[in-house]
Amino acid sequence: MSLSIKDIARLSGVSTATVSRTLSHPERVSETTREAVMAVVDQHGYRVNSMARNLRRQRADSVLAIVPDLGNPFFSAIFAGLQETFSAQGTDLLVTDSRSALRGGQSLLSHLREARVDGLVCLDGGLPQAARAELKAPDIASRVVFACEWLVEGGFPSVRSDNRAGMRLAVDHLVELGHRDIAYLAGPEGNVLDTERRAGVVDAMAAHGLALPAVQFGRNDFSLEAGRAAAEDFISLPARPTAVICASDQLAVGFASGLHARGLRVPDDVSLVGFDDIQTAEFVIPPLTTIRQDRMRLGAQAAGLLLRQIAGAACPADKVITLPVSLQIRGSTCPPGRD
Amino acid sequence: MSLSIKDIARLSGVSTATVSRTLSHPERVSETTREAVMAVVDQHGYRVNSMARNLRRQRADSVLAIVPDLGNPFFSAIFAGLQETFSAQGTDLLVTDSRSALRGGQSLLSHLREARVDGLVCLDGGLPQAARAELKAPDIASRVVFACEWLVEGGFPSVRSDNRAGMRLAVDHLVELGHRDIAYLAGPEGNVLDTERRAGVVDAMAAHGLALPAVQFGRNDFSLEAGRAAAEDFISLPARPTAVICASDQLAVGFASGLHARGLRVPDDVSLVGFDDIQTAEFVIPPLTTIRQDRMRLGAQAAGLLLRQIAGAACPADKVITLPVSLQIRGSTCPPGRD
DNA sequence: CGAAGCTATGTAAACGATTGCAGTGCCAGA
DNA sequence: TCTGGCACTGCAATCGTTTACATAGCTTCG
Repeated sequence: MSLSIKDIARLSGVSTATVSRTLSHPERVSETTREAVMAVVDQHGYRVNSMARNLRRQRADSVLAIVPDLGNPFFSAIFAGLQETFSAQGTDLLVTDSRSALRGGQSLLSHLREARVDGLVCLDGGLPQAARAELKAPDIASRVVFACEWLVEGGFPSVRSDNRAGMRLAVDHLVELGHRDIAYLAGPEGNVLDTERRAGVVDAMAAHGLALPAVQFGRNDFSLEAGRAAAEDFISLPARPTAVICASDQLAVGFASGLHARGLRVPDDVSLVGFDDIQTAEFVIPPLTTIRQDRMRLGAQAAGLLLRQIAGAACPADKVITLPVSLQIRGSTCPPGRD
Repeated sequence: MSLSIKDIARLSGVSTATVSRTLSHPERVSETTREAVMAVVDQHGYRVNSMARNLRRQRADSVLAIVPDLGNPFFSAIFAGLQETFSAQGTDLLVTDSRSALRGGQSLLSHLREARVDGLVCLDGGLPQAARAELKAPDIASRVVFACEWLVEGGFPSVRSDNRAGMRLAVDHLVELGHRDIAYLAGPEGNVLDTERRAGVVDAMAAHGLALPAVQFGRNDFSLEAGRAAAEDFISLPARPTAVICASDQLAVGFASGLHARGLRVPDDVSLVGFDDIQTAEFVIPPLTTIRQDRMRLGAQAAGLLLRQIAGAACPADKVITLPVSLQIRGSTCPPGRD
């Protein structure tokens, strides 16, 4: 089949050790040997067999990213960030989602234990209890970082956006426009992002002497469908808030779609603020005012952190890198009571 | 560190061969031995080292997917389909994008040659010439399938949607509504999908005795931005078509956004048809009439095809699996001249 | 009873690299 | 001339499995 290091050694009249050194530590062989070996290597397009190398070196040069749902386009930007950093360091990126990873009672860690990957970047803060426990095994925990989401109970380094600060920006913006009656369209109950963002809204409102309306929306997931469904609830409200802050852009877009279907206009009847700044936010009608989080950068940072961990850099188990967010003012917000 | 098969062998008083057999071919060992070994295995949480196994077995149990741009959310559904099928077969999915894969003149095939992966599913029909040539090497070509896009010159099995039929549906729909003056908002020049879809539009129009307007739009990429930019061109057209068929949903959404910004209404002033049926299509305002392609299924089929290839099933190099598409009529199309 | 066949296990050779250690040749300095 | 040091290179063990082949014991049957 394809040539091995032995073939190259034979063809260039040296030992396999020398071939190996030529490829991995060129400075340790003489120039003439190096040139001779490289000539043979190039001529035959030889590439080291990474399985053999990795077995010997005891590492995999690849990491696994776990997301709640691979089909969710939200994660693609994060993947891009991860991939960029990893590939620059010669590390491969495997992906899976929690569902398939846990299918059939399979361990989340099979990849780690089987030495298929050197580390894990987890984008799912909602892992079942059993999976969490596994991750905390001492020889495992040091090779895991969380990104975007995280475990409430902590225990792992993580990279996340400044969710609270984001919501403060959102509230300040709406209050500045004159809104007083602001609702929060929630994400899935118990989700760390939802918890954090909700707290951010509540705090910021309180700072203005305001409170959230008692009624709850959402509580399903971050999806477009959930947003649309929430619009139904909203419409049947007796006293409708003049503005809604959504836990995600997808929710916001779905919500706007639901409102539109029932004849309510954004922003004239309801001002809307999203969170994430997904690509479409700028292109929906009206363009969505939202809190921008830099998902690529988030991925890149998480990748960097994990690589350092793997390389052995001692990293406090609860190190948190918080990335700044910013307010993108677009067309979905305006002063209240324009009608 | 972690236990090896030798430890398990020692602890359960058998040879490594027996342990290996217990794990890989349980039917080949006696029940008593099997139970004894499994007890030790379970007790210590032993897992076979996949690097060693793969080295010995000469396969990687993983495949690489290459997309033009990992950050493009369009591909997430395809990943989900790929992953689902692969993981059910115990195969891992690595992802990368053409940019990083080709960075620094690196070979597209390094993964294949280095025995890191068993196969390649390529979602990029626009690979540079050098990369294409590499893929065609005899020992490589049999481990590659294309999905979604493909190489114009052929040479690889591929899975794709029925792009022509889709466009026929779109044209028929518009013509039925009464449109005669229909434009095509093109994707990137030379892209196989664009070529195919455009041909589909032209053919279908011809079948109705119609022709595309001479002027060209788009010719940039499939993105939201390109769609918005195209709206500018459209607006300055002397005789504006009453309907536009877009090469992708992203183009359509961007186009609608651009039209809206200039005061043109969809569908009242212009009817719009997209292609793909991305998730947001249903939620933009107005909801986008579009041609639905089942991206998850596309991924799943591609995965299945590749697995069969790897397993050695002889597959004609130009086998094409074409998936049906369907018309989703929503709010962005209506009879012309409503104004 | 002996040969043949079968089952269950062990022995040891791969798989394709990396790397500690030892050896070789050469040069400089005493 | 001898010795120590240096720059290269080779030998061989090792990483953790799988599996062809050999062996041993037990049935079965003529």
